[in-house]
Amino acid sequence: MLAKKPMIVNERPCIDEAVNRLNEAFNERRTVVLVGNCWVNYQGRASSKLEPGERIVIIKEDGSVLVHRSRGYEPVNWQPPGCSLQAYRDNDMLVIRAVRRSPREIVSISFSQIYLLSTFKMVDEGEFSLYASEEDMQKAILARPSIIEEGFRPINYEKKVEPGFIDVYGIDRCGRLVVVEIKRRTAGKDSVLQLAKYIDAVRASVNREVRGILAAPQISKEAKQLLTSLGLDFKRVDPKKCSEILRREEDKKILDFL
Amino acid sequence: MLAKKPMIVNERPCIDEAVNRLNEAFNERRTVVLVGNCWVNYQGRASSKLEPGERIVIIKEDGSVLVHRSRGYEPVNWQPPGCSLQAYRDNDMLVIRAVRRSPREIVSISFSQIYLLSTFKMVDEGEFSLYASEEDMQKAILARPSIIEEGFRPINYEKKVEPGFIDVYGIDRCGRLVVVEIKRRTAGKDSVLQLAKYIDAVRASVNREVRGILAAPQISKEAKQLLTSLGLDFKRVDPKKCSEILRREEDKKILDFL
DNA sequence: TGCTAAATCTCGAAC
DNA sequence: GTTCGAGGTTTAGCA
Repeated sequence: MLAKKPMIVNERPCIDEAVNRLNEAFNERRTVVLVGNCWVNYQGRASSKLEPGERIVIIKEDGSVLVHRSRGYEPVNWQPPGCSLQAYRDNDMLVIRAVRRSPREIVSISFSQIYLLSTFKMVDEGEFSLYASEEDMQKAILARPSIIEEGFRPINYEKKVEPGFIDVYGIDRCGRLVVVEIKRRTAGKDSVLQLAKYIDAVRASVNREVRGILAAPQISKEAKQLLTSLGLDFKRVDPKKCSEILRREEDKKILDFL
Repeated sequence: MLAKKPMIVNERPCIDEAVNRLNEAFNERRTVVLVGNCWVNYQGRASSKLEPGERIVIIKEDGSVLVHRSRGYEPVNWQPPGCSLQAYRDNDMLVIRAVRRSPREIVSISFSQIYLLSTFKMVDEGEFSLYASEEDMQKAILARPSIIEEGFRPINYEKKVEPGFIDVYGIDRCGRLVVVEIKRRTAGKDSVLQLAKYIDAVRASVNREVRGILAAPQISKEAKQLLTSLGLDFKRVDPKKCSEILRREEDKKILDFL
C-alpha cells in the first residue's frame, strides 16, 4: 500500500460519501472493496436479475467488477477488465454502473445499505508460476522422449496439420511415424477424437504406417474403449514427474554452460 | 448483516489478533475479507508459487477461498467450497492453510502485513435468474417450432445417439428427418462437427434422408463454410426472443390453468 | 462417484 | 479485430 495513497476505510458511509469515494477511486484507479445489501441487473450476452441480499463487491483498477455471494467460488455477476465505471445516487440507493463495449454489456448494482467501503492502491509485482502445464509436459517429452516409450525419437512439435497442431511428432523404434497428443489431465473422448483427426490428416499426406499415442496422467473408461477401437495407444504420463524432469534438464543446461 | 453478529473491522491488526479473528470466523462460519501483503503456495492437481505482493483474500462461510491480485477477473489462487481452514502464526507471518480432500489440494497464504481484516455474516436469500440459456432456447424451439422453420415438427429432444445427445430431433414439412443443434452463442466449427457427428449416427441407424440445422444467434465465417460444404443449414435464433417466447408460453399455461 | 456438456466462461496467443 | 485452444477451469445434470 503506497504511503502517500493510504487505504481508506468507511464503515456504514452515507450514500453521498460513498458516491464520492467511489468516483474518486474510479478516477484514480484505486481498488474498491464494498460490502452491503444490493440487487444486481445484467444485460449483454445474456440477461440476469439478482434480488436483494448482502454481497461483497470488488472493483479493480483495471475496471473488472466482481459481485460475490456468501457461497461458492464464482461471482454471481461480474464484468471483465476494461469496462467503464460510474457511481451515482438514485433516491435512497447507491448505484454502480459498469459498462463494457464489444460485446456491449451492462452490470448495474444498486445498494440500499453499505456496511463497509474501502478503497486503496495495491502494489503487486510478485511473479506467479504454475508448474506442470501441458506445455511443460511437452517440453519434458522432448527433453526425455523415453517418457513416451523406449526408442521414441521426436522430429517435430506443434506441427501444423489441417485440423490443428500436433503436440509431438516423431518416429518409434521400428521407424513408424508417431503422433503424440498430450493432456495434462484425464483424457476424455474429445482427446481421442482430436488425436484421430491428426492421424487421419498425417495418413492422408504420407504413405506410411502412422501410430497414435495419447499421453496423459489418466484416461476415462469410455475414451479408453474408443482409443482401443481405433487402434491407438495410451501412455500414462505424470505431470509432476514432467516438471521434475524439466527442473533437472534446466540444472543440466546450467552445468553444461559452466 | 445480523444485528447480534455485527461486522468486525480491524485496520492493521497485529498477527495474534488476526489469528484469533480468523479462527473465530472459521468456527462461526463468518465471511472474511482480508487485504495485505502475502505470498501463496499451491499444491494439488498442479503446483504454483506466487511471490509476495498486495492482494485481497476472501474466505466464505462455505470454505471457499479466493486470492485476488490487482487486476483481472480470475483469482490467482483459490480453493473451492468445502475445504478445511486454519490460521496460525509462523514467526512474523500470519499463515492461512486451506486444505481440500479429493482431490487433495493445499493452498497456503502467508501474510507479512495486514492492512484490513473484516469478518461478518452475510444474509442473502435473493433469487438469481439468468435468461436465455441454451436450455431456454431448446424449450422455446419445442414450444414454437416455427422458430426453426415453417412446418418443422419436433418428435424428440435430448435424444441419445452414440456420440452424445441431439438437442432437438424432428421432421420437416417434407417429412425429412431433422437434427437440430442449438448454441446460445456464436457457433464455431466445433458446433458444425458436433452436428455432423449426430447426423452420421442417425444416418447409420435409419434409411432415410436426414437434414441438419445449426440453430444459434450467429455463426463464424469458417463454421459457415464447413457447414455449407457438408450440406447442412444454419438458422439464426435469438436467445432473447427465445426467453420472450418462453415467458409468453408460461403466461399461456397460467391462463390455461385458470 | 465419475463423466458429459455448457459457461455472461476467462485468458492468451496466433492469424 | 476474430478465432482457437487450454484451464488447478467451475458448475450443473445425470448414469
